[in-house]
Parts: sequence; C-alpha cells; structure tokens
Amino acid sequence: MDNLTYIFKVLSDSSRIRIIKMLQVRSLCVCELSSVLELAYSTVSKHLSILQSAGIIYTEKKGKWSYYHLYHSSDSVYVSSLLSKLRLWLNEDERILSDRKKIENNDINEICGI
Amino acid sequence: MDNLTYIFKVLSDSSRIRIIKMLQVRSLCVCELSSVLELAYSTVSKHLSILQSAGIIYTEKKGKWSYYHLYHSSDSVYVSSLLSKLRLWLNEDERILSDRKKIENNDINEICGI
DNA sequence: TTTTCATTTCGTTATTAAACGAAATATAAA
DNA sequence: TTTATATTTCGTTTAATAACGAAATGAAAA
Repeated sequence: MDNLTYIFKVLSDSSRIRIIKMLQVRSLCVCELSSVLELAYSTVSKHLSILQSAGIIYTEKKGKWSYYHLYHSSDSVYVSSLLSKLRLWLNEDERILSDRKKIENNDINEICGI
Repeated sequence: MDNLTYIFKVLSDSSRIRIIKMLQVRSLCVCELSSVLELAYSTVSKHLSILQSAGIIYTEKKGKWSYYHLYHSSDSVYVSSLLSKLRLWLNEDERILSDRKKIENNDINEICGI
C-alpha cells in the first residue's frame, strides 16, 4: 500500500506533472525544463530525481547534456496504469499547452548555453 | 491541472487509502474507523473531511452516528477513474485485508459506545 | 592539463500537513 | 429540559517538502 501512496505523492506536485506532460512530447534536458518551469536548476533536478526514484523517468547522457526520458513500460502496475491515464489527461489544459508550445518552438541551443 | 494534483494529494496518504478500502466493503462511522486505524477521532474526522471535499465520500446521519459512504459515481473524471482503479488495487494487501477483517468481525456496538 | 559548463548535492528557510488533546457542537436518550 | 455521547473544530507541535543559492561533481572542449 505504501508503494501506491508513494506514487500518488510523487504525482501530487504540479511541477512534476508538467515535467511528465512535457516528456510525453520529447525527451528534454534540465536546462530546457528549468527554462519552461521558471524554477532553479537545483529545484528541477530534485524533481527529476524524485520522478526517477519512482521509476517514471530515466536519464541518458548525450554530449554535454543529460536527457530525461519517460519510461514506456514499468514493472509497477501502479506506475504503468497511472502513466497511461496521464497520456489521456490534461492534453487540453492551458498550462500544459503553453509549456508544450515553448518546447516545440525553441530548440535547446536557444534555451541552454549559447 | 491543479484539480488533478489535488486529487493525487488526497490519495497520497495511507490512512485515507485505508479508509477508502474499508468503505468499499460497507459504510462506516467515525468511531469504527478510529478503532481500526488506531488514530484519534479528531484525526480521522479531518481525513474524512478531506475525502469529502474531494468528492470521494459523503456523510449520512442515521441515529446516533454519521455514516460515511463512498460515492459510486463522480462528476470528476479523475475521481471516478482513480476510484475505479482503487477497486481493483490493494485487495490482496496485508494491511487492507487485516483492516477489512476487523470491520467484518465486529459490529458497531462492540467497537463504539456500549 | 586546464577551463568550461550542465547538473547534482548541500544547507537553509518557509510552507504544508498530520497528529493530538481539549473545547465546542449537535443530536439522541432519559 | 437535562444528560450523554458521536463528531467536529481549534490550537499546538512535529515532521515532511518545495524552493533557493552556493558549492561540489563530472564530463566535454580548448
């Protein structure tokens, strides 16, 4: 049971939900996410480590950046079931649409570094 | 979106999940829930008011007691979808089975009042 | 090797939430 | 009406969490 309440707690933060909804579009690095969320790198990094511990995302080093990806499948029935609900939910949400527009219109070089 | 994260927050507490899983069996009063959860009345009452605000349960006065019921349907797609998942989940969980055994074996008069 | 820079970790602060007991409320029984 | 009792509200304490900036880490570029 603690397993399930833990997943609910992980999903009960709006920044983490925004991250998940952005990662549904494509994988992103910390600086892109920080730019959209308007939160400090350290704060975003903490959210990402929480999502990673819950088995929702994973990291992949590529050049200078760490790219974060959504898992497509999960050992946990709770995670896979809730992630599949999250695919359907919030797609018309104003905040989510605005976040997604930002990551579609800009590329990493404009947002991060030079 | 805040709507959804709010529901996840409501469901991210193990006492509230235990309450929901007990109410799936039958409606219960505060004193029965307190007895099983081993929490103060005031604490259980707070949990119940949180579940009620989220549109998950409702109260019905009957004699001396207030009985709490699970809603069978909800206006919120999040609530109805998550409650239907919760019907399927945790039915073999040790803690949930033990809670349910307690409410099946005892009746309100043994637990509450004389 | 040294520098650069993306990211993480650490330490701190502020907010939120869970728990309790005591007091208040409200309703049924006497 | 008075008493009893089930429940809620209030005030307080403790624990958990989100946020930040600064310092540390680690890998790529110079």
